[in-house]
Amino acid sequence: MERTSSADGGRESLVDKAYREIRQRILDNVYPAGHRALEQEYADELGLSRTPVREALLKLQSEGLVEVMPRHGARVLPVSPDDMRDIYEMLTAIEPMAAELVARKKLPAADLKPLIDASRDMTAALKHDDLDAWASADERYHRLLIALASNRLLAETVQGLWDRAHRARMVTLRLRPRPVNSTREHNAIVDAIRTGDAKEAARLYRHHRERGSSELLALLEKARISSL
Amino acid sequence: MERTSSADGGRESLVDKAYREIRQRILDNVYPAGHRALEQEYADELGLSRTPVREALLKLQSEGLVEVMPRHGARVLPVSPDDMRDIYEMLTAIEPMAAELVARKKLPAADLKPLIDASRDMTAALKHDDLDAWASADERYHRLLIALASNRLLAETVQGLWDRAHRARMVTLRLRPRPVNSTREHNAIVDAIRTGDAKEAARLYRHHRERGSSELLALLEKARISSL
DNA sequence: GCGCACATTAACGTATACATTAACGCATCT
DNA sequence: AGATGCGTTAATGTATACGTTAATGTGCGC
Repeated sequence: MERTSSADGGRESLVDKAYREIRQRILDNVYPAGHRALEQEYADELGLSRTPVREALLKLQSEGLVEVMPRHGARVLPVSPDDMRDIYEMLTAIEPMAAELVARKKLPAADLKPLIDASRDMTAALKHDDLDAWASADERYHRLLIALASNRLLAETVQGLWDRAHRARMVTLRLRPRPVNSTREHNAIVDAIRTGDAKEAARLYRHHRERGSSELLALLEKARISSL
Repeated sequence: MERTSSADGGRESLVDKAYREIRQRILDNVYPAGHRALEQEYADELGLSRTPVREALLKLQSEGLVEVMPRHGARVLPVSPDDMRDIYEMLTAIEPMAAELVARKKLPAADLKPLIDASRDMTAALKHDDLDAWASADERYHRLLIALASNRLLAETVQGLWDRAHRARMVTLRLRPRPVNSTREHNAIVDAIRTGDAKEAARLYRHHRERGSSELLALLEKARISSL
């Protein structure tokens, strides 16, 4: 048991380290779908003992990113189109509710500023054909909106769903036509929130999700992608 | 390490045993809200070592039933009215979506039979003033409906939410007027599903949840219940 | 009496040891 | 060849050992 070495005040347990590290590698496709390794192998790669690695893997399993298969190691879960459908059904249910809750709060304009900024960044990214920046701003927009709903449970659930879908989004990002509609829809949602029209905000968000969902699923099908 | 003793074929790990046992004690209020104990104390009570108990507690924490507070043991999380609001906001978003998905599937009547049976059982339980039986049939109705949506993610999420709200429901069950509307609403939902009217099924379910939610929250407030 | 430096303790986080048992290879049998 | 049984191996599940450190108590200066 060693200190993380140098000067740090950030108390991070080795479990946290293992969790953060493995999760990141999964999201970045360093450990691609289907990647399999034994507890000891992950431990060796991270320079830890099995104990914290095991706890991290269990947590990742509870979040749906890996599956621990006794005696066969822990496997990065592939995400099939069916899985994506399930995930988007959940997001289609939850995110509009978040928009609705935010709209009901009649927040001062200043609180909505970051949302508007994120939208602007998306537009700018599109202009420069920078899809990564676009995706990043898109993610920020949604995360900000979710946070404004003041429901930690909801925020955590949505974040977990986004994590699961992350790799698929990254792939389809470059297979699809430039996402010009998304930005406009985002702005419309902010407008509905600003005017406190909760039902409209929910309706627009739902429409946004349903369109995004069907486009994504159609792409996966067309590209004959059976799992990611 | 000992075999669970006598003859069993049921492969249950000690982690599973600890998880199942502690969860049940929380739901049954054997470990009431705020109950606190050290890892070693739970281990002693269950006759296990710290390792499986610790893993079980982490799982329960990820489900929102306990909080592990380093050096202060693991505490059964009280559920405040605010928490209940969060939980019901989630259920209000997700369950109507489930009803909608089921309705779209135009299932044969036989598949809806268990739902109708559960409704009938609720009515019967009310006649006999058996609130426990009513609650149990109610829970069965909702679980059946959720299962029919064929979305494992959704089913698991809802189940987790029900778990968190379980104790509060048990308490308010006896503080509130007899739930005569619920049964009628359940039947209406089944009717909408049967006729394949997805939007109507969602609308009715949402209304059902919103009414239940506001009744529950009002009760908690009136009874000055700050946590359960 | 009150507050702070320091010693003590005990709970946890992590590492390691160990028993169990599924998976695998190999020899045998059909 | 293919199936079956058996011994071996290795990955896990669990227990235990151990270092760290937050919490608590103690004594001293005021």
